[in-house]
Amino acid sequence: MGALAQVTGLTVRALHHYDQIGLLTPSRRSAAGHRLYTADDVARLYRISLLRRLGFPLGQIAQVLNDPDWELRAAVERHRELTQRRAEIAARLCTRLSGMAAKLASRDHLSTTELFATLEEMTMLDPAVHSTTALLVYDDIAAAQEYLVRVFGLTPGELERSPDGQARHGEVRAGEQVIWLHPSGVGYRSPRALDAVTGMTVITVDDADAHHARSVAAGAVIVEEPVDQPYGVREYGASDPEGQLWYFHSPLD
Amino acid sequence: MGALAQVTGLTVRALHHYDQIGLLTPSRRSAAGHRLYTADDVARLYRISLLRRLGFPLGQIAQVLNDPDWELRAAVERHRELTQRRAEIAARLCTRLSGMAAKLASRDHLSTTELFATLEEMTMLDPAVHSTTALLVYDDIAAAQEYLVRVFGLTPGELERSPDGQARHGEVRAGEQVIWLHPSGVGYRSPRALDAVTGMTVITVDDADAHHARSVAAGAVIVEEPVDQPYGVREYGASDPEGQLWYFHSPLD
DNA sequence: TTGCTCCTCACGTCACGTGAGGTGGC
DNA sequence: TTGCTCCTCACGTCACGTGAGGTGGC
Repeated sequence: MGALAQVTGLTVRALHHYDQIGLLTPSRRSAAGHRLYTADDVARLYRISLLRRLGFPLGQIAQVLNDPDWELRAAVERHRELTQRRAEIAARLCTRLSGMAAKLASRDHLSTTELFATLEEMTMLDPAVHSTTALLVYDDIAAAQEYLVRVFGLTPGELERSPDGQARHGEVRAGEQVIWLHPSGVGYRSPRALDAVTGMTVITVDDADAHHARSVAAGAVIVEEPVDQPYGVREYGASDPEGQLWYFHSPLD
Repeated sequence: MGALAQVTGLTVRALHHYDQIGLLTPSRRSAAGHRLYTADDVARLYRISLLRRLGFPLGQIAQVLNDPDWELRAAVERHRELTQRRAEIAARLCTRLSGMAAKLASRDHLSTTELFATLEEMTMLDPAVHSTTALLVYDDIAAAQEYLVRVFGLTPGELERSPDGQARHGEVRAGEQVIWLHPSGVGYRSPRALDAVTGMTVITVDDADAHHARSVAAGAVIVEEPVDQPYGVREYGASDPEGQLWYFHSPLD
């Protein structure tokens, strides 16, 4: 039924395909042969399209739906690893292509041979830098992680404790960027102890005002209210409990 | 010929395919029908596999090879945009899946309904975060930029000066990551003034030892010699003229 | 009766992987 | 003569998109 397709954002053809491979067979057919989906069918389709939006292949979706308890965690983990590898490859390719585009654009009148020589050079020359990780110093890593996730909506990563129960390494993610939370030590201190920071983190979000409202509701300490900046973004700044500074902005227009 | 395939890292079947679609037809055939590639053919194949490694589709490769002057720059630019979109999507998916994996792992004994409710909640909640920028505080931005590019091999970005000639905003790039260089002010200071940092930057490189050698040759101040870390990387640390800390590491094995 | 939606084939996509079955050169 | 490589079909992959040609319900 087209109505069902519209609601879930799928096409009629996709439903036919799911029927064909036995992933979702409608429970009944009308006299004219039209597919009729029951409430249970719809619920199943809902889960299918949920997993589909996460990029799972249909085969795995079938397995997961047949035995969710058993399969779902493993499938998510497996799929995460695959996606991560793909993301890394794409990011690497992207870096390379940016470099090439810049180089090709900057030099006019290259002969064909020179064009390819440039490409070759940059392909061979591995772009040395693969990824970066930011590292912020905190006295209490576990509390910092909890705060960043709850108040700023960042994604939690791992939290590693030493045998005595002390958190010694934490991670949060902001989009693709990994941020490590590092315990303070000699030469690297929590901003609270220094009463100043030596760096900040700027994060691009969908809607700075909406994010600001969310942060305020969660108890964030705002150091700069949302304002249109001359460099084309709407931006606000917040300080976390140990004084690290965070700026969130979204493009104007 | 299998020999040619081996040299370029392609399979015999791939060569057959290129022949079939007319991308690379060997100039001659032996009496027995075996494909014989001339030096020109090999040169063409070389360019094909170069572009292939960059992720170009075969159709575009054919166009580019037929008219490199005209097509190459445009194709690289087009392809870069596509790759960037793909990388962003993959990265976003990756963030989402990491969050889910963490959440599913942390809670034992969820019913099937709860499992899916968790997934749904995290899918609906748009991860809002698109990209992040690190921001490091310096007294002398122009000098910092020059140093980071020369000594650590980072890619220079813009350097913006105010009307009186003072640098007020600088950028360097490490792979896809943009790092802003920000002048010191109230509440954010150069590490030199505080004698400590509140954050560091960790960069993954191909070969930490090679990068270390390069940095030393360029006059870097090493704060930690290359060493194998228990978390699976070989790593060294350096301090720049104003005391910001940089760590470079490469995966072990 | 006229649109509209539904139906069932069935080919196309992209870059090869993977046999099946057979032949010529070292 | 025995392996080894090469050859030519030709199906499969993944998740549908896209007509072709036809039918039942509002």
